[in-house]
Amino acid sequence: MERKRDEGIRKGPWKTEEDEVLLNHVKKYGPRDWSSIRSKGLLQRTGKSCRLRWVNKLRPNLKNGCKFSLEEERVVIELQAQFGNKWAKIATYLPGRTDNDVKNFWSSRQKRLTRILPTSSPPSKSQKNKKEVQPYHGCSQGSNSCPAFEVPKFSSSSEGESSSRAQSCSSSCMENLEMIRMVPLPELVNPKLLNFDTNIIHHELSLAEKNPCSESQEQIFPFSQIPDPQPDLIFSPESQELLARLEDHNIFDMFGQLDSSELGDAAQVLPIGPQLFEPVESCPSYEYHTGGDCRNGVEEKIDSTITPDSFFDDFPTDVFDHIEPPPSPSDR
DNA sequence: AAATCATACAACCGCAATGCT
DNA sequence: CAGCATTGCGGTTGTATGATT
Repeated sequence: MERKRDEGIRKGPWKTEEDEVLLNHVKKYGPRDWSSIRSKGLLQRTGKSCRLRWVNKLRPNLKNGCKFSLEEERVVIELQAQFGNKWAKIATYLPGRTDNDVKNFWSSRQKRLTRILPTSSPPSKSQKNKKEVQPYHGCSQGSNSCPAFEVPKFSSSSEGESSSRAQSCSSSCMENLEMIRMVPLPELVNPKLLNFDTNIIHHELSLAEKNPCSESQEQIFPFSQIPDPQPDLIFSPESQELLARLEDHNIFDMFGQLDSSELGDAAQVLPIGPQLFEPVESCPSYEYHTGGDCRNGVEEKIDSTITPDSFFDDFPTDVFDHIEPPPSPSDR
């Protein structure tokens, strides 16, 4: 009946009573000695489980239930490019976010991107091999320079009237890209903001009880130092990702048999890059949630989800003179 | 209205790093 | 210094919920 200790370990969702016990423990002893919680018979959870619960749910000032804001998404994308899958490290730059949050955000984002760009290799698996290798070329290494990526400059007036809208989009997109790249994030955010000294646990615990995410995002989030792009000009994170993929030679896998090396110079000559990416508001867009609901309760959802068809729609038609099209794009 | 699908989130597991005796 | 315990991290899985068909 009472087989505790070894086999009576409780798993699964936490009850509020358990949370209270755990909180009491932390109030008394600080966030440590997790295994003693079980050895004292307070909870039938492993120390590991207790620690995880504290870190991910009970710790003060967590933004539980808040979607990632645009700024946060931007930070994650940039830092992931810089650090790889070092979620804990990335999380230190995002007050109120845990490594688990960042990890979950990233993986769901990767799934979304995989659906948008089905031909690209599954990121989650490939990440393993790529670890610590720059996930995309360009800005990752030292955000101040982008030596590997020559930004094609366009005169937005004459490149082809068939996609004038895309043209205007692309130029502003490129500006935004540059803005994004100019921001040296790691220097702008203090990683120690998430350092929960046990001395302040008591204070924070009391604060946390009246500290839902909606109230505190602006206060906690230290990105006021980051030059904030105009909201209507900002790149969606997906755009950035897509653009990042363009910088990667793998992107050309999209074009079927065409080898990326074959494309070589053409990749710079042909204006395919920027035209794929458009400001959120003014261009046809793929599904995108701003996650801005924490800030202002507004969640954008642009209903036209990108499809391979629409994806190619904004290409200048002469692009396809050089490219053998995928088997049957229209089927998809 | 029901079934299916996609997404977000919570939690577990294994391994590595670190600290303690 | 070795061995053990604890803590931390990243990958993965399970589940609840919402959206779509």
